[in-house]
Amino acid sequence: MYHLDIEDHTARRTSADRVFVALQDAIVRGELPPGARLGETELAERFGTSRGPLREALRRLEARRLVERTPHVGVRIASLSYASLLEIYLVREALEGMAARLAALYMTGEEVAGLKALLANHEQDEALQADTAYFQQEGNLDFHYRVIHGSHNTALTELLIGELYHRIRMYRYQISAYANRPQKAFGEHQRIVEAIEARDEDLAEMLMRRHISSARQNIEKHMKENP
Amino acid sequence: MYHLDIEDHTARRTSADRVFVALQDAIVRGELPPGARLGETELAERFGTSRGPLREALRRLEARRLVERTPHVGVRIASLSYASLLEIYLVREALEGMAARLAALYMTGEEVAGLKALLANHEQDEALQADTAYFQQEGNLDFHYRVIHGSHNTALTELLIGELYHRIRMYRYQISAYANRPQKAFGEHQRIVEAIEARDEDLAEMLMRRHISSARQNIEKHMKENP
DNA sequence: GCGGGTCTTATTGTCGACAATGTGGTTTGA
DNA sequence: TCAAACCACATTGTCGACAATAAGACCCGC
Repeated sequence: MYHLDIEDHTARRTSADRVFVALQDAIVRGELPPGARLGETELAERFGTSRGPLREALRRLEARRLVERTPHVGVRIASLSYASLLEIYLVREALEGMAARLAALYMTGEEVAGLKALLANHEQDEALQADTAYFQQEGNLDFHYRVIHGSHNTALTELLIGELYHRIRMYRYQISAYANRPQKAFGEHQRIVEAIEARDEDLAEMLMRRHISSARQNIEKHMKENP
Repeated sequence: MYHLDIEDHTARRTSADRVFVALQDAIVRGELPPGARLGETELAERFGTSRGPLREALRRLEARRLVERTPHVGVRIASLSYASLLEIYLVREALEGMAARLAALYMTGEEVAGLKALLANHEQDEALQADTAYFQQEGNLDFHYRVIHGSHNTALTELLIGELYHRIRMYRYQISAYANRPQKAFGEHQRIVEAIEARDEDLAEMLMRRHISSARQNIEKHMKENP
């Protein structure tokens, strides 16, 4: 699995940093469900630290909008509404379209090879496994992360991975944007890679925008069926 | 002046929140120059609080990438390299182009009227004042903020205003992206508003992208002249 | 029985002190 | 004279206790 975060895991981490990473992971993995209240004392005990570092970690999660805080009351896991999710997908369409364009322009041959290898791997898995939901979802993330990194634009990468994707991942089990169309999404991935390999930046951007737009429409359909 | 921040100033603010806003303002206004070291004890005394709330504020600033922290050493005001600034402008081009498109689609008549009034105001000021640098820059921000809000997309607004603009504003006095072309930029603003008023979303996006692209190229030119 | 008000209590906000770590200067040896 | 090791200092990281605030329970009056 490609590295799923941009945090620096090598440096001597402080207690607040450990708690931040652990809490973010717990939230994104769904272990702590949206709307759940987070007591400071309870969390401090759970992570084996005091309330000081814990509060610093909560402030950072608040800045990433993974938790919502009301003064003198406490923090809750942020709950993403359908409307907010669709907004994020619109932004994703613009940003990842740009990322695909830049990837077609600046990705190294090595990176392209890795991307192709990833898709080949997915093809194998898909042929083997009937229940592809989870792996497909993780593999889907891996694909997108590689394209984003391939843009070689740090600001863009930090915005997409550091801001938007954490929020989206919170809901991957609920929404499962690709659940209804795994093989379709896989085909789209292949065409995007072909465009990147051909250094066709216009096509790469267009295909990526369509790809994400399809996922968004899938969510909208899902939204109409389930209130 | 249109509100320049998305923070909630009405709620009963806690000490850490006050420090966060004050520090962010001091950084963005250039009072604390990039690269300057921030001693916790000194800052705590300056803002009349203890180190606890101050550290929470620093964590939030760290998440916004306004300060850089190295464990057991301290925090410094983030220094934006020219390369990073150009990256941000590329992202701005994509995001604000999208914002202009959405503004053309969803801005209310009232908002459009406010935007036109703002431009009329700028025209007056520009005719009166020879030294338009500061006001033009502030007015320029006001214009862009209005268009962004006009998109009625919260995720997009928070990304642009909450993440990118603070970093850009840190450097407005140094780079003065519009210094060499105030009247040109003003004309571009007018055409963008015209496109929005005509509900021509394609044109609005294109003009906004060109507008920001021009600013970026101006910075690049400035970069080549000044090492 | 129900609405309003009060009080208790649990939780958050804040503070000062102590421990741990990095930095810079000093000293000592080659 | 220079380099490396050592040491003292300042600064950050962490902790526990106290104060302030809001939520909920309880009581009283209607």
